[in-house]
Amino acid sequence: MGRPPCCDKSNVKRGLWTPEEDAKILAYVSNHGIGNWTSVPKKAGLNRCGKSCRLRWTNYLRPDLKHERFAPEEEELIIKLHKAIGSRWSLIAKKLPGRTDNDVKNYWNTKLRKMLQKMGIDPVTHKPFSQIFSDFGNISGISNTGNLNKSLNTSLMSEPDHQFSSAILTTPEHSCFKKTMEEQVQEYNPTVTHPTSWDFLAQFPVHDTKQLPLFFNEVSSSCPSSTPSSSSTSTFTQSYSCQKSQAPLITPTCTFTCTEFLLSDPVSSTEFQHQQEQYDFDEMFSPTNSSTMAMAQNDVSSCNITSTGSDDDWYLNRSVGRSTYDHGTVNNGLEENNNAADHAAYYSSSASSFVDGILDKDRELHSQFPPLLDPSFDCY
DNA sequence: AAAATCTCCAACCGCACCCGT
DNA sequence: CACGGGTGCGGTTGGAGATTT
Repeated sequence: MGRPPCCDKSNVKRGLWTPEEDAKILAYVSNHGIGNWTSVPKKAGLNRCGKSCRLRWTNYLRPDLKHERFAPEEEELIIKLHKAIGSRWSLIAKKLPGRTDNDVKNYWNTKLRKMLQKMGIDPVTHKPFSQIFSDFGNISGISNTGNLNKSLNTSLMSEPDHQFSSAILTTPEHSCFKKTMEEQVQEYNPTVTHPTSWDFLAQFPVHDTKQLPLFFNEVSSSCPSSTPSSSSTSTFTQSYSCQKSQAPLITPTCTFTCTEFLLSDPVSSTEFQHQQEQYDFDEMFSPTNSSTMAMAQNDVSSCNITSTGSDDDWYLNRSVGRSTYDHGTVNNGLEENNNAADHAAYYSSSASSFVDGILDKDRELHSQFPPLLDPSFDCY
């Protein structure tokens, strides 16, 4: 089933490239240029998959690539762009001359994401953890937060990494970095004490089990390498999935992340206030982007959460189709509600605020990233 | 000094899109 | 329109080197 492999994996060399192999690629490209990578290994005398050759060239051998450390300005730009468009590494890389999407992705995963977490910023939503805690408390009815595990203090309450660009720290929009996470949480929700890690959330009583999987989906996406946590004490077992094939008749047409849906109040009229963080740039700035329905996506929404819990163990599994993460739909939050009429009324009532939100975000991004709005900006 | 652990990043994987046939 | 090959993309892995115990 599915697509056959591009080459016989058992007969091609894999792993690190040798200088000799690099030289062959360079020689081939200098003589023939780029094109039809499938035939490159044979023509260049390499026992490699064509795809591997292309990757080696685009990520490492291209003469226009930088190989030095990221500059503070680059760090700042990555963070800003990630905040605006999410993990569209190729798009972000296009704004960083000499950097590849792989470079940017690796730098984000190994450095910037951790920096933000240490500073109390959720790297997915770019919101202070405190705000998320507060919002989560609001929607789940969390009141008993006194049992937060102090042992978790180390993960997020540690000293800020002072290698982090001072330019970023002094950017007004990141001024929240100057506060510890504890301060932030106290500010947003005085009832919360010693918030330290996402893990601690698993200790909370679950008042609305329909919302829990969505929350953990986003947590999982914040921490891609989520592994069983021995410090958690969750006591739930729940499986959640939402796929296009299972979607209700009402096709959701707004695009925002699961977190943003979750963090909003699903029954109020303000649910779209936080949803515009991760729109597609191309859609965001398309001529039709002001139309609510222009946000409609055909992408498969396929989130799969599996939480198995004992007193000392939980794990999360997230399986998301390529575009799904960026186009998370409200299906995610309403999967178990099969009342199509409710859905229709729900979306109808929120349409105006949704449009307003889009327009507001549009203006915000216009002022924040004018260069990206230039016609020459190549989204795809 | 050795072992264990961590960090970083090159490379791989699989899926989706594009485009020619 | 359907199909298939080539390419782009984002998520994940493996292992070398660095750091800590």
